[in-house]
Amino acid sequence: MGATKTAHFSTAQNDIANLMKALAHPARIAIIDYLLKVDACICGDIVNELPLAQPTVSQHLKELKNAGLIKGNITGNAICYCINETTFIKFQNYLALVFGKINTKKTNCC
Amino acid sequence: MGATKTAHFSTAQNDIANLMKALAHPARIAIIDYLLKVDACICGDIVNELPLAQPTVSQHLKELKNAGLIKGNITGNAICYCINETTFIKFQNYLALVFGKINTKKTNCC
DNA sequence: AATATTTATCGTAATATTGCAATATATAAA
DNA sequence: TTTATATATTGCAATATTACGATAAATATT
Repeated sequence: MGATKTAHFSTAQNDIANLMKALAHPARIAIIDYLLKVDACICGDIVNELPLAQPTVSQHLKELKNAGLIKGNITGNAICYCINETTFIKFQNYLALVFGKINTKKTNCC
Repeated sequence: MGATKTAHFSTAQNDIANLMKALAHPARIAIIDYLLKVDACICGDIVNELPLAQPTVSQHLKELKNAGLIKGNITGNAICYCINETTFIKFQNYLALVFGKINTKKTNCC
């Protein structure tokens, strides 16, 4: 065993869990933070910003890209990464549901 | 290797990554969904709701509890779990920052 | 007290993630 | 064309996660 029983949960539950998983590492949070801070495409200095080797950063970028959280464009011999707003908005919509329910919750037993 | 280089990132980055990690599994998303749906403490039927064995569910509940996302109270020979709103609000505050930046972003190069 | 019920913990196997050195790939610059 | 620069991929070792059977712990019921 050890593999997540993905098939037994709903598509929505798996989708959200996958987005959470993509962000479940401080390096990937740091990448998102940085991309938001510079508010523009950056081209390669992510490696310099992070305390990790280039292949490791490349791998984290790939995971964020696979999850649809960032986009990458080839510009010459560099690659330009930036935030993929569409996915973040989809994420925000789910979270709005969750937080909406939390804010209107009446019972508070524990 | 294989261990996350936690020490090289900020406390905020690690905190958020840990919350994401706690929710990075469909079973744990399903538990949160269920606790929100019933909008009350429930006492043991989470196991019946999930397609997983009791020890596995217990383990997922423990992770959510360790992350501070749920609370558990002993009531007789059962344990009453419910949402811990405080942590969700803290989580919401970080996400509000992120989504705020995304919504006010001007550049859109990719 | 003996038994049932509920949840947690232990032990362990299967799988996934993290990290990096070495190397590949691909464009830019000389 | 050769060399430099930037990013991706491969391969592998270390560690973490997931899942569950077996069992423990603790209260409820009889």
